[in-house]
Amino acid sequence: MNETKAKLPAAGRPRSEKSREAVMTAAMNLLRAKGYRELTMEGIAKEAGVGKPTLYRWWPGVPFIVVEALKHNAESEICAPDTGELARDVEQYLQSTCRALTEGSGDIMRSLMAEAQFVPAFADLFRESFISSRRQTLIRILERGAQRGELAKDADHELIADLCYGPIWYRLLNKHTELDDSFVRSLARAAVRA
Amino acid sequence: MNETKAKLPAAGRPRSEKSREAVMTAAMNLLRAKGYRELTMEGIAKEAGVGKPTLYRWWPGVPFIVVEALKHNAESEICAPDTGELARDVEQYLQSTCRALTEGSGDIMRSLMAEAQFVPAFADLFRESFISSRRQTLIRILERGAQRGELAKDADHELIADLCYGPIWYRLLNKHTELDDSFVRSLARAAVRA
Amino acid sequence: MNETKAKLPAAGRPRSEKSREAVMTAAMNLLRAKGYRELTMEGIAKEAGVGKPTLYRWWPGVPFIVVEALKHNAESEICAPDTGELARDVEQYLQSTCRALTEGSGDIMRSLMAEAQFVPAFADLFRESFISSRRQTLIRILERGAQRGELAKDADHELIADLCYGPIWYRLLNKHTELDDSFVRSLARAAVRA
Amino acid sequence: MNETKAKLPAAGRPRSEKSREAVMTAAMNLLRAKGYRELTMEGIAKEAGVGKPTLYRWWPGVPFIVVEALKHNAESEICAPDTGELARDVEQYLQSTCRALTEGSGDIMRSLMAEAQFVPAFADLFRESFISSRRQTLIRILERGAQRGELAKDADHELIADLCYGPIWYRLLNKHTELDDSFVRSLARAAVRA
DNA sequence: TATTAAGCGAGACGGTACGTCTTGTCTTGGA
DNA sequence: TCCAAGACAAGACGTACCGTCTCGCTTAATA
Repeated sequence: MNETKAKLPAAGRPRSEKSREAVMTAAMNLLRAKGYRELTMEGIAKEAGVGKPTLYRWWPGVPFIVVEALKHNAESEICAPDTGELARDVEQYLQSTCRALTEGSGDIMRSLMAEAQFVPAFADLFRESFISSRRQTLIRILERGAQRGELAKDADHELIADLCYGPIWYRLLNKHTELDDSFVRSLARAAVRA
Repeated sequence: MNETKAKLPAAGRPRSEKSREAVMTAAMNLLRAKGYRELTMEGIAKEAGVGKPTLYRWWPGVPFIVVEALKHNAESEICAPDTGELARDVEQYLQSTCRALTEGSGDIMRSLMAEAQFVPAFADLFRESFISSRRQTLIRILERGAQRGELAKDADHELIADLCYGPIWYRLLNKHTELDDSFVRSLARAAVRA
Repeated sequence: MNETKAKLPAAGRPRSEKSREAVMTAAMNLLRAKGYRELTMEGIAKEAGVGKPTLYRWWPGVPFIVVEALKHNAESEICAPDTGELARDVEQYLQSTCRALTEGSGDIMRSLMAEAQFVPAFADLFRESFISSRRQTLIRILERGAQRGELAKDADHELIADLCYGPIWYRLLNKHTELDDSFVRSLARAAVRA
Repeated sequence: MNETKAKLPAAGRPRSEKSREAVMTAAMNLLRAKGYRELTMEGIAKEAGVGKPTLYRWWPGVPFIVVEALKHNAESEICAPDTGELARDVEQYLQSTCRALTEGSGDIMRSLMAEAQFVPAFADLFRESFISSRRQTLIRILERGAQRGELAKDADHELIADLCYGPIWYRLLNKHTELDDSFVRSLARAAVRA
């Protein structure tokens, strides 16, 4: 009655964890050294000391590897604050999101968002991995605020989430203005007021 | 005192207008037939019956050709409404922007925005051609409203523009929700209130 | 004093006869269906429902399997005629050899001869399996004729064998002329006269 | 009415003679250094400092390059002797042929003959380049002898050519005996007598 | 009867070469 | 001087096999 056994006959040599790790490491190293645009399946394979077919066996392309590598490297999730005051919660959460983007992985995120426009299969993964989860967290913050009566009863939480993340991504992608603290503060205030 | 003439002694054969037109046409045809991702310098050259060096002489790459082709094909600019009421002006303007994106060139715009993330030189052209001009128009609408006293004196017009365009692009790129009329209405209201 | 027993303690599972048969069958099927060039260890393993290591355990490569499969499938050897007249014996024997090549396994033989040029270890097996044995048979025919006085005492049987088989293989490999009956007749006559 | 002009508009950049030479040289170097089996399109491209597409544009595969390289390198043709005596002419010609095979390009020839069995398109080139031309020369020798009455009037020159070259190739490919002088002498005598 | 060592299928692994594709530069001759 | 045509070096693409390896499961002779 072992379901795992039934589902996975585990025939054949098991996947090499060493190779997987080597690929993750190689991808991150190359990403830092050369940037996303220079990443190639061939380059990752060579850097990782891994055969190309092994790469293609487990990942359909470069961005899929990058997403997994990012998850693999992410020590901790950005956690949702809970100060008891909606505006402050939102501002703090957006603030930490923006800091992560400006100080760290902003360029990679821009590249992945761009790639998602070209590879529909990757668009799903990207949305699931980086967009939806953060929206969910923000929406949970909003719901907490709504329960406390800090938000109109008919407020559209989805819309508010778009009002928060939209301008951030818009600035990140267009680089017409910086993602500084005062911007985030205004943004959070405007979004909550809506 | 023709400066152009002074700089270019106009020696030799002048640029072939026929070739330029052929490239524009070929680019638009291929764009419609195969989509942005399939566009290549090679393909455009062949379709246009033009040599590759001619392409590279006049454009640095595919997206530059596409931008010029789009401008070349655009019959009319989206003009700023002036109803005398700020909220209505903003809503109408965003509405027509969104319609253009959903009904027509949305996919191309997504692709160009993506390309801009990879090619910095193109990012400038893209921002100049499609982002800044529309922001300017929107900001002019806002200024008219401010003069009429419909907006707080210390309102940050740049921020409001981001609040308008951010969520639109965010939805366009992520495709998590549609860009329908009711969304635009709520968006316009929220932005003006901010 | 069983040497085999001494060397191999015969511990463990004995070789699976079923697998061996499956490989032989698979090899012959693929050979007929796709031709020698398309034969791969991978393909044979899959067709036979056998693991690749099993293949490599018992055979060093594709041509070795093919030779064994051919032997396995060969119903009967071409037997040496004994009419009492040398010229007739030689002609009959060469005739049946050529028929076997033109009607049946000619293409496979060409392929194996070619493979033998690339894989020295296989060259030995090929010579032993298909070249030497037939030469021996022919030489035995010649010796019988010599004993009857139909051949000069100092005739070089090895040379005569080369004179017989050389042109046959030469035509088989180059395909510049057919291996028809009249050719074989002239060939046999010329060889015996030498 | 320039036919050449009509057929070849000579549009575009002409073929680079430098690249062609580099490929020929690289192929010969690798052939000498590693042997035919190790020759790859990739290796030749790298050694020659030439792009792979350039190779594929001009040659369908490795053996085609090798044939051209061999022709390119061949200083002088083996010329037909004309001593006035058929048997001596034949023996001398076969002798020089065998010397060329044993001392020089024997292994390459074996490999090319083998390759010809696998690649039909190459079989034609190989036959045309190395088999037919030498047969023609031999047959011309035979015809001269026939005119002098040294050969029966009904002698089949094609058959005699096969009797000469067949055993040589047979020994070359099977390596069961050496291609020494005495063998060639006996061979020439037997062939002429036939 | 229990042990145990080899054979087995499956299939992942590091490699290598394949033949194709696109890029951006170059080199022609004709306009 | 510009144009079309197209060859060029470079190098990534995704695939096919190679021969080796690591699994967990038979299987039959031996202890």
